[in-house]
Amino acid sequence: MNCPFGIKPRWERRKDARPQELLAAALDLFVEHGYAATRLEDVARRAGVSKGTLYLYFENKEELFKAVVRESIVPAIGDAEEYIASFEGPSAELLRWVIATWWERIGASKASGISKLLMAEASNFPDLAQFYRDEVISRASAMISSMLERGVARGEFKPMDINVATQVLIAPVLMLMLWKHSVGPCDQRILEPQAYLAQLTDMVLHGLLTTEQGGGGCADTR
Amino acid sequence: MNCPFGIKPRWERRKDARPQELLAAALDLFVEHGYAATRLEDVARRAGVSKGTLYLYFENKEELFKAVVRESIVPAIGDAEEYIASFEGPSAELLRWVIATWWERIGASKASGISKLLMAEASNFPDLAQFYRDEVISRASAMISSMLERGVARGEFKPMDINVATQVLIAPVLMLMLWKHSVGPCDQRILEPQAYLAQLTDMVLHGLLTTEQGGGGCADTR
Amino acid sequence: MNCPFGIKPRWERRKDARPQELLAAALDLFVEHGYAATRLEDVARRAGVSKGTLYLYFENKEELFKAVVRESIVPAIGDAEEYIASFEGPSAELLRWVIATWWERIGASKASGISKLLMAEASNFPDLAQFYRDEVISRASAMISSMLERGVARGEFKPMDINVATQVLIAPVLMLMLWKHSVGPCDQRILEPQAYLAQLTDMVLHGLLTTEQGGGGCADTR
Amino acid sequence: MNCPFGIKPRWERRKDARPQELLAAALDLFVEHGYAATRLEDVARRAGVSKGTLYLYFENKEELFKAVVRESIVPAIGDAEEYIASFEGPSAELLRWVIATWWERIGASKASGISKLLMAEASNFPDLAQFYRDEVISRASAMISSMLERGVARGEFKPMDINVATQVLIAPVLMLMLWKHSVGPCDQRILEPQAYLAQLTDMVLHGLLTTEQGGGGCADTR
DNA sequence: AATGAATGAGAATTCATTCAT
DNA sequence: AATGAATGAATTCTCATTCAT
Repeated sequence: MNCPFGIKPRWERRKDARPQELLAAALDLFVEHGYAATRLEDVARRAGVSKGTLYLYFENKEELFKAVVRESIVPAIGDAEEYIASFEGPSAELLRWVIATWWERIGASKASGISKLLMAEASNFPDLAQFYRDEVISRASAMISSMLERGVARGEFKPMDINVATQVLIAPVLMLMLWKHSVGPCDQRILEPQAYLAQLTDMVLHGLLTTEQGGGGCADTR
Repeated sequence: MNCPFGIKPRWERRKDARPQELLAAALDLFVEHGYAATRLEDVARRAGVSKGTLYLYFENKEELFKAVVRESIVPAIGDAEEYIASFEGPSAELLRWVIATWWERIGASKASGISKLLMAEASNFPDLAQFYRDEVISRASAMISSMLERGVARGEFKPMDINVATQVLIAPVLMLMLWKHSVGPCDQRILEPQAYLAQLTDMVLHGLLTTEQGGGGCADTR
Repeated sequence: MNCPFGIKPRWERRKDARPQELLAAALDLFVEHGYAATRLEDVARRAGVSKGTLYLYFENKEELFKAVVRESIVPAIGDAEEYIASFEGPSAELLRWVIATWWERIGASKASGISKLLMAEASNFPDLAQFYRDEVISRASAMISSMLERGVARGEFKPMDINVATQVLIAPVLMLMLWKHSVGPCDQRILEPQAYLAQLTDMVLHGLLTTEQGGGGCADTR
Repeated sequence: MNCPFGIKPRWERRKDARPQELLAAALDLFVEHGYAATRLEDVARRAGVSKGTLYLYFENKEELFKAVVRESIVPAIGDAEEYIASFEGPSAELLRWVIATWWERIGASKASGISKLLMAEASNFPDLAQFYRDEVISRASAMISSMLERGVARGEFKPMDINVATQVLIAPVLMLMLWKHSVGPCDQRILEPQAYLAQLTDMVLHGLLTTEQGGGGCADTR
């Protein structure tokens, strides 16, 4: 341990990695079993530490969960906000990017299980629901709205009720995440998320755009 | 009874009404909180009885839940099976009836919460999941399939892969139920189930029908 | 029911038999499962009545048990007391009768299970233990003692410490009852109660008698 | 620790001692009250810990009980097996040792209460009965049988039906344990276990031996 | 007399959280 | 920093007893 040659002893290597490992373990188990049914002991065990260690990094179960959300979902929103703020191209392209990237980072990953979990357990854990509304839903909505407003401001999108349009965009993505974690495991034959989202984007753009510059896919959904 | 001094008896004999009252209370709470988070004591209290009384009627939590499913969902499948077996009109009309009626009896009622609950907790309660697969999912699938086969046999529907088509029909209805109990409570603005289903039916029929006899916008669901 | 011809309607036939039926059912179940593990509901069911009816005849579980003891064991003691009081023959013969009859009426019957039960559960139910000591053990001991005293008084038995001799006589009978309900059910090969008791009586008599008038069996225990 | 103000810690770390303390407490209470009537909370309290702590060491009540049996009874069988296997002297001496040692280690200790308990409650807890048959009764029987077979093989004991002889040896020891925990507490005057067993051994040996080498009253049990 | 629905205290077990080491 | 032993509130289920009918 007092290694004079500056070689890091094995046990120290993990020092900073600990919280990450715990968050990863927690994400896995929360997604697999839900919030209430996930035992902190199992989280600790999966991360290879003891139950007590978990409490060194997270005040309690609720804070652990919040940390998981903050690590697995919130950054994607921040990145999207930045991308939108600095993007200079056509809004149609931006919208495509936002939706595709959202799916890649959240929908396709385990993080989407968090959304499903919250839908299932929100009523049992009002504090968690509140937190999720505050830090995820409203920020994500604001992000989408700002993107739409940009399109309208630049004359690329038709004038619209931004709030409603935001919901309309979010709904199918949410649904897809729900699907993936509820029916999906039983039956993968039906929905092809990527294709579904591409099609959705096209449909929306055909509706949103003032001219046909965003086009591409034929929006005959059937 | 007829006690002139208004003294309340410790309990009131309800006999035959009890099971129904208990099932109703259980349905409410299961839908509201999920399976694991529903306390039997609360179910009893909501039905106006004590913990012990519940056990007079249902062996344990699992059996109570099964009874709720058997009362709130299974009969609708049986009725649909009968309707299909005795129906003599065009298959397009039959399909409209099945979908519309399913929504009325299950989707629009609290019973739809049961489906959502199972999707959320199936992995934590394998026995319940098995039960639901056996008594609900397979029967409902068989019912839908038989309806499609009828249409094909009568030359009204195009030949098709019945299993896939069954899934395609079930999926949106399931999704709608999920939605209602997850996102719906937060935001009712977006999805109008009845309209959505009418549209879905029309779209499917345009795909299924060999000729255009199934009509277009005449979504007289009854 | 107001049968004018004096024919007893069927349901009334059992009127007086009820307590007996309940006691019989209780004896069976107490012996089979022990005191604590016997459910009053099962007793009632076995007697073909409802739980509530049981409480019409017996104040509570403890009183039911006492009644079982009073019906199945205590009378045998009374009868023996009477027999002893009125018996005029030789004390050796009396002793043989008492031991043989005790086995017939108690040891060989289910009632012996009550003794075993009490030995197992006495410490958990001090009131029951007290009751049993008062109404069974001391009376039976007194009965045996009086018989021995009679023999001594009539010069048939040697003078002795009556209390010790009483214990010495009771112990093997008790042991036999214990055996029957503990090891016996697993293995009937070894002990032949009747023969064992006959031998015991002979051995005791050879020790007790002032002369060899009581003899018979060779007391070589092997 | 070393707290100068004498404040007691909420609990004290005992680690390795805990299981033993819990087993000791459990043995006490099981013997005193029986299996069903022993409350785990009381076991914990007697060991000076809380309910939950018990579950750190034993999965449930049944496993706790099995552990008690495995600790308090099973090793004595193993030791006897070893002793028999390595013993080189006359079989009569071996038999004396086995019986005397059995009484010392099991019969005279609280462990004998476990046998009594099982006889009383076996029918209510079939799993426990099975376990006891498998891990205690059959092993002990085999041990006794092997000892008898050794005597026969070496020409020291007469040929015999080993199974019956095994039962004949076990029965009185069992009985003595039963006695100790049922009648014994009420009345210690009668049976003197050590003397009784010495006598038993002698009687058996007189029957078993081919010659008189096993001696008469020299009941030097060690 | 008879019923059986209803009660509620009590026992086993689980798990988030604390804290001495 | 890390551990893991210890805690105790909470939950499911049981059963002796009560009481309106």
